[in-house]
Amino acid sequence: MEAASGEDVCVKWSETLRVYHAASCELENELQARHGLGLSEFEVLQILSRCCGEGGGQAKMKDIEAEMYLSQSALSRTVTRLEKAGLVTRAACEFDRRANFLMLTPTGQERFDAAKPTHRGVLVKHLA
Amino acid sequence: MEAASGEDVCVKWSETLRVYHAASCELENELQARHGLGLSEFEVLQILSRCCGEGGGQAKMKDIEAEMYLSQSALSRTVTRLEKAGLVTRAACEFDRRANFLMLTPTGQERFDAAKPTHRGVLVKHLA
DNA sequence: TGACATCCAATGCACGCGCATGTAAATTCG
DNA sequence: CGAATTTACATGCGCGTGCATTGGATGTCA
Repeated sequence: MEAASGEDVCVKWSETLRVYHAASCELENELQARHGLGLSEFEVLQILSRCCGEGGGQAKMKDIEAEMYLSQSALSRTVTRLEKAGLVTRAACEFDRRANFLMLTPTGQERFDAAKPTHRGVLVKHLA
Repeated sequence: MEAASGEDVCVKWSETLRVYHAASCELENELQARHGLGLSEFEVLQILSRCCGEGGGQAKMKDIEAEMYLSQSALSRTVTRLEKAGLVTRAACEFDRRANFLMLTPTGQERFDAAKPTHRGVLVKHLA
């Protein structure tokens, strides 16, 4: 039965690879072409948007890192890109000046809302 | 039902992300630590090994490219690394001198056979 | 046959990533 | 309190990837 389960995992893995690559490549391309966003940039916006409803979405770097499959350094640079693009602002935390709060700017919220259908469309196409 | 299917794909996608990242990171780390192989390098050896049984596994670059989720340039460099490591040899094709044949060296076959259990073990761990 | 399109593989280049390290702030403990 | 440890984030660095281009070989067609 070990051998049988071994066969299963290979098939399962190649299926996972197929779906993952197809979807993530098209996500990357579509988001970049239509909205000028990389996939991990979109994902940061998504977390920020979900994390704190409408008001003024804000979250700590560490919390975002915990929700993403991205190293601390990669997240830091991704946020830098988003900040330069004016989609996000960093704000020092009053009570722990090591930590940063991230906030969506209005423009950031707009761009995210605009990109959301593109994102969902690609997922439906590849996972439905 | 569109909305419902939309919800489904999000869950499905985050599940795919979770499994893919966990497995591919551990594959990368384990193969590197135990056998000095990157994941895409292992995958090339795997295709070569499967592609032509024992005799002297050989396949065209294009055929390998078609079986992998890797660009032509990335494959070219991956093969260069394998060649430098002595695990693979390039041989010009007699009938079409644009094409290259790839062949596993004995050392390459050995290294692949040694790494195979590591690879399968990680997959079982994450997909069983 | 000669001009042009197509195909295969290699390479220049820019980019995003992870690892290791640096800096500053907070926490722990003698 | 003060030194050592830990935590949060930024940054230097090397690496693997994809895109665009190049060079060489093949195919096509008038």
